[in-house]
Amino acid sequence: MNPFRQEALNVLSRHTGLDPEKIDAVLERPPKSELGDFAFPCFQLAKELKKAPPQIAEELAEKVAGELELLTEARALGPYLNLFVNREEFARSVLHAPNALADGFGNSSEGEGKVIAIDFSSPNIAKPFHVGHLRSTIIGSTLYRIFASLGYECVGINHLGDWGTQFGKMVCGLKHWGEEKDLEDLDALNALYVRYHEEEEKNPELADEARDWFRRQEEGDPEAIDLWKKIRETSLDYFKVIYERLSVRFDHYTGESFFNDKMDAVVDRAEELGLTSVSDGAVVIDLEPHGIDTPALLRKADGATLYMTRDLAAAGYRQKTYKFDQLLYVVGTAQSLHFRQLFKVLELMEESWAEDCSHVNFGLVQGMSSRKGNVIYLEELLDEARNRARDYMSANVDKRPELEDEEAVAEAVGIAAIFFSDLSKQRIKDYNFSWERAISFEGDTGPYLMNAHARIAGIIRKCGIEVDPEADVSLLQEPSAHNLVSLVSRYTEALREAARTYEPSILAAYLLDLARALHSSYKELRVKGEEEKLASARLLLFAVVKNILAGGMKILGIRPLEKM
RNA sequence: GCGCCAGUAGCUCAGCUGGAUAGAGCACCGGAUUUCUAAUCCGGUGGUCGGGGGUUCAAGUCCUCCCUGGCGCGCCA
Repeated sequence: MNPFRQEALNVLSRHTGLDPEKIDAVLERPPKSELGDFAFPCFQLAKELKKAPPQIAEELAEKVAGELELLTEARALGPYLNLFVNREEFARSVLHAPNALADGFGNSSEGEGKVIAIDFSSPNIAKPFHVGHLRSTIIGSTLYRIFASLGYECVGINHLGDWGTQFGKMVCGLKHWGEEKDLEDLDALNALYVRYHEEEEKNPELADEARDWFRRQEEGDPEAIDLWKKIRETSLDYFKVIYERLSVRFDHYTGESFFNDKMDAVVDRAEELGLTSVSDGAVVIDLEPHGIDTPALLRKADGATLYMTRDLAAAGYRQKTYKFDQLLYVVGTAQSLHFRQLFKVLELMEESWAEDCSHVNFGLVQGMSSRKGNVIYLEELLDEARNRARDYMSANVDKRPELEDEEAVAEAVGIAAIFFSDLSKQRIKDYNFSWERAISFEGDTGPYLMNAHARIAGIIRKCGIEVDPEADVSLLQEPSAHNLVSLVSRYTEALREAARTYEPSILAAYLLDLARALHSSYKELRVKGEEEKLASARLLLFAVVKNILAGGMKILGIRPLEKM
């Protein structure tokens, strides 16, 4: 805890008789920075003391006044006692931190020794990556970076949907209407898949044929396996191009197929524990006694395994292999039931770590039709974003610096807009996709953050002096400067809260606040042409803000550019 | 029908474990650039926090009922 807050707790504890822990729980931040740095609500004391809260606040203010060191003032404001930090000391403690200008300032090591495994993105092989697949990728990769910044060892897992009856359908389609070279063409494969479904409507017997292909695949039939391998390869090559463009990386591509030989053991174990029963020929686990109406299916009547079986095998494998402290499944909320079942079954199978698994769910993205009326493919969205960014840049060309690589900037701005529009909302909310919202450059957007960063870069480049890490920051007297310092000091808290709740939007909102504070103070806190010591103090403040912005933006998947 | 989730300004969203006059962005209106990026800033219009009841000194936040919307509900993933 920072020493300023600590002093507030101590002083208040002394005069109220309450434990510092108790005060810590109620001590809040005033809604506006003019109202001070800490606020102590006096309502609860009112009962015990039988006095009105404002009177208690008044009395506390008087008692506390003589005992402040790092705090400079205690002021009663209605029922609150508000405390103000000594701004000079505060600025020094924040801006003169040894690593204030270093990479990773504000990161922490609190997660050291702990492993967080994150299952995210996990697209289905042989299907194009459309905008609906994007959320898991964006949220999952961001959580990965959030936890990593807090010192956790992260394991990013792409649990590819590379096994299942959809392959039977695909192969069935290929056999009827496709040819050899289609195996290397994802568009062709997708068309075959679509065609299969159309034909199946007319001719339901195709479903049996498809099921049979998948069964052969599960039995290791050489032809079925060979076809599957080629399809998988083609899809994976395509996914990797996309991940590259999004700067998303995985530690493991252990898809569903990886667990083929590990599933019998899971079913056997469930049977040994007496959890299973046979219902209409299928092996199921009844979960009704545990408050879940729908049973978990481990084996179909034809003996084939299911999603649940593979997820059970995968969870066990992950625990054994990565020894995770937490396992996060970044998967849409539509699959909530599946994960409730999964976690309950793990518990019934006496896996002590079942409680370490969480479904990090997110809302549905709706209305993702392109202008042509089809689903929007991710490339289409990324290209459109880049094009709009480029148009924006050329329309405002006189206001911007010369860029070495216009295309790269346009691409970065486009991706920032897309990532941020997703990350700035709470995960749980559904939303209707709209081009305008997904690709917007003004206001609360990714490019707004980038702009704040680039503006500071401009100051550093042009102000004529060098950043001095030891600048006399006691000269930073303006409220707007103090506000910035205060925000900087809260970065780690934002990271921590985002991690605790698996909610990247908390970091996004924080960065927006910081960027807004920067933009608002920009005119007031001039550097260039000011008296040297003052200029130097402001420059250091901006440099540290830039450092925090850059770190936070990278976590959100946004490139902090020096010029844009 | 049952279950889970959501409902805050015209639109998109914030609102920490209940606490100060419910805040941003977009849109709209009016201003700001000889000076470090106007992808910006400053000001204005705009709110029965879905509805009723309850708990509390205090409810957008907790409980309950209802309304609306989304998703899910055994051999798909």
